[in-house]
Amino acid sequence: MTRDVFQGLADPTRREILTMIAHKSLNVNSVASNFDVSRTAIYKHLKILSECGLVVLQQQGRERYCEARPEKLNEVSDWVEQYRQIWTKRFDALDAYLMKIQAQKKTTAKPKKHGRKK
Amino acid sequence: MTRDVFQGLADPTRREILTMIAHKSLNVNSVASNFDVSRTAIYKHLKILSECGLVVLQQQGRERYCEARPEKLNEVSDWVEQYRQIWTKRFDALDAYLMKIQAQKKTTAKPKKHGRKK
DNA sequence: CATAAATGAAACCTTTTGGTTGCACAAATA
DNA sequence: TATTTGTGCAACCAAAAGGTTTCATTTATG
Repeated sequence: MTRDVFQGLADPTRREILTMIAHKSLNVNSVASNFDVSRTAIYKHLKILSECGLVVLQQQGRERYCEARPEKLNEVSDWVEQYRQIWTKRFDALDAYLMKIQAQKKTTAKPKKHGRKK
Repeated sequence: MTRDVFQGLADPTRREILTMIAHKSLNVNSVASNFDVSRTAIYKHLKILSECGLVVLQQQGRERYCEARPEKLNEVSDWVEQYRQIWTKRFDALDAYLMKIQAQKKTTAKPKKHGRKK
């Protein structure tokens, strides 16, 4: 199953897990021991994180090491960045509009009160 | 009620709404008309978005305009950025370790096969 | 070998999500 | 004034999320 990276980040426990294993890959039990919910609950979070590509689980003997995949976060920062561009363009358009108005004010004869442009 | 901005972004419909109103503020009905779910469903999404500060709803006559608040996205990019720093430092530490090993190799006498240091 | 450790997964439960329909109400309009 | 329009909100519902306990399985280890 594949899953949305935004959804993966939605849960605070999952974000904490990511921070934790960013420092150093840990096996499932080690990750779980840092939280006060059950190992199974943490395992489910890890599964979700791996389903959205933020984590890979590497078998090593009887343990499985959880390794962070921060490249996946690019999808998030890309979205935010693209969003900012839309937002910025919006103001560029407004600026352009205001400039145009300014230009018109200068080149147009000052109309009388109640005057009407052709 | 206040809400987590990551949770606000978790739903794809909500991200679409944000993109939509980034271009131009729209009233609730206009937003809803762009989706094929009910107006009430969109209203709920808008409520969630406003609860996490990504949107403000401005009353104007009988309409309510939905205005994007992209500053709130800083919380997201900040988190991602901070995360990348942790990740990067991790490799810096590894680099430092490898450099140290390299240095030791150079200064230590080449041991015999099966030889033991110290 | 017997046992402990690490994990995956099933079964189950409660709360949250995302959706619906229906109704009330204020603002605009014919 | 009567009616339409835009909206908020309650009640309800199904599915997903997040958690638990329990059990099976594989790998290390005394």
